[in-house]
Amino acid sequence: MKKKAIVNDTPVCHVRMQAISDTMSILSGKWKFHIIGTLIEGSKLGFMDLMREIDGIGTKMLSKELQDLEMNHLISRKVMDTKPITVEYSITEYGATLAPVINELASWGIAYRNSVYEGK
Amino acid sequence: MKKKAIVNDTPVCHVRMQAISDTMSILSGKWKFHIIGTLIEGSKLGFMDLMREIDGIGTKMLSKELQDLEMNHLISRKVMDTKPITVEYSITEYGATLAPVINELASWGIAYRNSVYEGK
DNA sequence: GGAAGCACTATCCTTTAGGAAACTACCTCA
DNA sequence: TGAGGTAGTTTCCTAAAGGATAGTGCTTCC
Repeated sequence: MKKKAIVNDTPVCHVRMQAISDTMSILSGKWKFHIIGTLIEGSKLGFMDLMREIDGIGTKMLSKELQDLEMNHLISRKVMDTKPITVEYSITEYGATLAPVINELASWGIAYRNSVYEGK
Repeated sequence: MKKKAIVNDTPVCHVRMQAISDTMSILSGKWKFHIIGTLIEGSKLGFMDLMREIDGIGTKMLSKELQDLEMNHLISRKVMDTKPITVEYSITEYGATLAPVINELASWGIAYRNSVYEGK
């Protein structure tokens, strides 16, 4: 007789696992947390502002990741009718609900770094 | 005169961003959250138990990810001297500190799914 | 009138992640 | 004695991620 899964075989647990996968797929890649974190800190930023804020990112990646985030309604893009067109990126109300997630990730990372220094 | 970054240019903010990168690099890949989540739920599991719990993972990935997690002291591996050797994987005290992070990710994912159903 | 800033897109290229399948090695039970 | 369970490793392969570079089109400043 074959053994079965025992731990994750409950509906609740499966839903939780699925939810984590959902979150991680929406926030996948090297840059999305940086972009969202930056937009939560400084509310309205242009493309070049973001380039300056996010160390190491290139135009291709920034452009692609912004599109992804906009499609998922986490950020909004507003073209201003200024002399040379400028664009304002900002976090949406919905995107702002990621703040607790980001805070947990950040404080865990800080604690991790400290524990490594202490020689854990 | 060149413009400078204004938002992320504070030490605090830089530390936070770095911390997020640290966390995400330790938990990178498709499977680490699943493994940790499973080990938090069901404390002591063997290799084959984990295979059954984590839907879709293969031996190569499981083996590699377990090694990564052990190196970072998030899980522990104990070889039992049973008749055919068995191995007990469990979460460490330190790994258990990830519970709040995982909870945030899960509950955000659940909320996201609900908001999509409601047609946000 | 050329440099420089805005906001991108497109192309090329390399690296990495991760899946499939086969294989090792040891033990037990029917 | 061979089927099935334990715990992996190794090899091969493909698809995706992401970096570098160049180019577009517009405007304003010096």
